[in-house]
Amino acid sequence: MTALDDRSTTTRVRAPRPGPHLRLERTLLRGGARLVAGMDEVGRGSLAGPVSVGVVVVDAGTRSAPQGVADSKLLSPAARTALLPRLARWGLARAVGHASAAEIDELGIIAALRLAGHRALGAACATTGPVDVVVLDGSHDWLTPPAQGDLFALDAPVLTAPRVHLRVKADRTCASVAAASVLAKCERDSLMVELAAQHPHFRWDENKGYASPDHLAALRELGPCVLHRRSWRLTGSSGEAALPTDATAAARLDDDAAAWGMMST
DNA sequence: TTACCCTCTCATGATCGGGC
DNA sequence: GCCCGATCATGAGAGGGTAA
Repeated sequence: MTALDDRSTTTRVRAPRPGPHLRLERTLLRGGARLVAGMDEVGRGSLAGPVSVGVVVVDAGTRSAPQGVADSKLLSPAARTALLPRLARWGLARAVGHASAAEIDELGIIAALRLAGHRALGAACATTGPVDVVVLDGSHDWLTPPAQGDLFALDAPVLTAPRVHLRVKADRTCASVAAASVLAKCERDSLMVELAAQHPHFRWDENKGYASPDHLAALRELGPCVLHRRSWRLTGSSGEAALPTDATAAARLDDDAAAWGMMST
């Protein structure tokens, strides 16, 4: 078999993955910023549960990130959990903010991300004072409110808007963003496991609210519950008919939403 | 089209245990 | 001690979602 030959002739060496570092953060600090925050989102593509945003604040005195810190997608659940105690001592402050499925339906996913981001930033800045620059993953600034935005009539703690620095793949190159992604991922996964106890048929303890085959099958059979993002095409088909309107579930909406803690540090 | 989120599947390398 | 197969962990890519 050729595969055997391949194994003997090609010593497959994985390219060393350059880990995240503080170069960008230190460049921004040298440019006059006193505090820099790395921010990352998780749960955007989920069908149920909140969208969550993690933030980690660093300054010129912050040492390199704990060994093993990387984009949360590149770490196993066990590796992410193992990092938490060290991340809890790294940086000046850290927090995770959430926006509920009901808020995603009401505001849209980008505004909900903004809400969660400002909740996280508000919690972190309660310790450090206002940050000067936020490093965001990607090429789209979802944190800065639109000019006419009225979003913050909601309960997000409003701060002086920090300058936003965009960086594609920041969660793989910037230590503060990578750390924020790990914190947010762990926090949201833990939250979904707790919520799975209330709605066990959707198996959120395993799929975390994402479109796994089990989750989709339960959705088709039972319809969405109050923690699903009802404004989305939850079954993947075009038919809204696939989603029965459940008056009983709607009546539970307020209770469930009220039961949520939307911010943690 | 491109950016992000994720799960799932597949290919590959590392490790472990049984048989010789 | 060596070989081989089974199992596990990991990374890449495909494909589901939304927004600009």
